Amino acid sequence: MFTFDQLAGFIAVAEELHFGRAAERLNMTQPPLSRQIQKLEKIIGAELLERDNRRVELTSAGETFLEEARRLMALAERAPVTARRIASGRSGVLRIGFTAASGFSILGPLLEEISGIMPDVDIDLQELVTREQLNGLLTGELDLGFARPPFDSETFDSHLLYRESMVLAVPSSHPLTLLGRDLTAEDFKDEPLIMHSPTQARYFYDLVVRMLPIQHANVVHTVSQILTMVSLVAAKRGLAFVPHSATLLGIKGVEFLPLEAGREEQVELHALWNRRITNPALARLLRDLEFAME
Amino acid sequence: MFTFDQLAGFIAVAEELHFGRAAERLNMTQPPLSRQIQKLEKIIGAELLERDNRRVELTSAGETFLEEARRLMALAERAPVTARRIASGRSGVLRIGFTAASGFSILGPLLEEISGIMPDVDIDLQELVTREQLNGLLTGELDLGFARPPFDSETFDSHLLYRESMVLAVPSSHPLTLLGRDLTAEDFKDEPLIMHSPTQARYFYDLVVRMLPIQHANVVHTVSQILTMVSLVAAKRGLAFVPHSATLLGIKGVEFLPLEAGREEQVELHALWNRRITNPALARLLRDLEFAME
DNA sequence: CGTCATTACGGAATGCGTAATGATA
DNA sequence: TATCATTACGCATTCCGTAATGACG
Repeated sequence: MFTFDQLAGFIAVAEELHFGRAAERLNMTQPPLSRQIQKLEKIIGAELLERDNRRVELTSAGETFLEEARRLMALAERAPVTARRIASGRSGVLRIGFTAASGFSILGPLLEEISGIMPDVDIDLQELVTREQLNGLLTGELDLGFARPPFDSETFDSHLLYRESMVLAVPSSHPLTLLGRDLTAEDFKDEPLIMHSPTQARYFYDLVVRMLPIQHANVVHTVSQILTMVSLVAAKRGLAFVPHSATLLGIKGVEFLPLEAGREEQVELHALWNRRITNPALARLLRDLEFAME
Repeated sequence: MFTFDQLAGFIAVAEELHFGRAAERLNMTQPPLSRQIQKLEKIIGAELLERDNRRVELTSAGETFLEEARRLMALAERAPVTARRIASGRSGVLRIGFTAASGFSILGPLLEEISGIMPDVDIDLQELVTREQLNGLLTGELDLGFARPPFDSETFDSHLLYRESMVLAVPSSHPLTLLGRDLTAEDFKDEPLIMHSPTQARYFYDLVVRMLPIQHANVVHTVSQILTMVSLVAAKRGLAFVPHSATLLGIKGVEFLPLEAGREEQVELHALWNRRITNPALARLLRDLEFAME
């Protein structure tokens, strides 16, 4: 195989059509340049330059090889630049997972901020429940997640984005909407309830159970996504405990009422990522957003 | 500047993710390979591989540099070949891609014409679906393609070779062959269908869907090549919509029946090429064949 | 005889392979 | 202790620069 020096030498001679000037341009003397070209021609297996001792000319093979050589050199010069850009986090891909609920609150502004900070980074978005996000972060399919506790703080690092209170989602026409005060467990002890799945949405489940005495006999559905819950409430299948940001989902026929117990027990949304950061774009983002990294 | 040896070394390690096996593949020992990579990384100015003493992994910079490295190697290997061909008097190579269907209609006469015009040019033929052809034309692996729309007219220039109607391929013994008139959708509404792949053969798929009301429940196979379709028809797996030139495939046990809707919706075959013409043989061919070039 | 490419020759640098080292599970 | 990447060292090769040669107007 030929070398890049040989290519550069050939390009210089092809452009100057003069070994002396070409050598000067390359900061070397004629003899090695001459040998480079000979060697290159031998490797190629064809004459690239026709030279009697008075003048130098390109052969037709040389003309087309010149184009290829230029393309090779251009590619070879560009490749390290892009590699460096990616290593420094200035370009590349960032794969971000988010929960449906977070999509309606924090995601928009945050994406805007990200694309302001790192305009050359492509962002790949996926809607995933917390557990899928943790999985993706573990396997490296995801760089960053917007999810809720619990998660293993040994493998994941995180940054608290916000806390919000839990509210009660009820159908618009429901009598409870007329109460005009914070609700207590007493107020809906006989109402059908749509609960979180204790396995798929453990965070919400545990929190609600801790917050209020739940009549499990009243539970008519067990689901894992906030959006599904609110849709079921709109369909008058029951009441549901949802984070305040669910009000942003914009589903008709549902109202959200404050809970007395919800003032203290708040749910958290975290940005989280694998401590083993492999994507420089992520490292840069965390630094620029000033998310804690200990 | 880095060397091709370093690139080859990096590619081998990136593919094996193991210095020992990579070195074996390159017929060398580990230590120089290790040094090559270190040196390459130093030249690039970025880490390409992350390695603790137990495993080797690509960094994100390494991943994209791997692609560039492969492209460089491919280009470097091809360049001398074309130069040699030109030098040996055969004034060049034309690499032509064609679809299986076009192979049985236009390809033969066209090749004859080409070799009449430019007997000194070697012709390199490859059967490829349209998408692969576009790809090849982009990377420069192909000079000319015979393919069907759609393609980006900013990067590609083209010349319409012919239009033809769509016909229905049916097994020879099929009752529909006795009808003796143009068929309508009604005639085969309960027949099993072999359809084009909506991704691999989008042009045909879209056209058929536009042309006829398709019962998607009747679709028993989804394939990307006309030849495969006709073979499946011969095997009595169903009926298929194919361009008229498929009659030239000469497959036994298949008949081709006219479609009423096919008289209007016609499929096109184009000769197309990258506007950035680098192969002089292609330029000459296009001029001599009087294909429009604006 | 002046110009310019090529060959001759000596020294420096590069890069391989073998052997030794270091780190990790 | 076994595995696997890295460093240490000696030797062959490569490639530069200077000097000499050759070819052509």
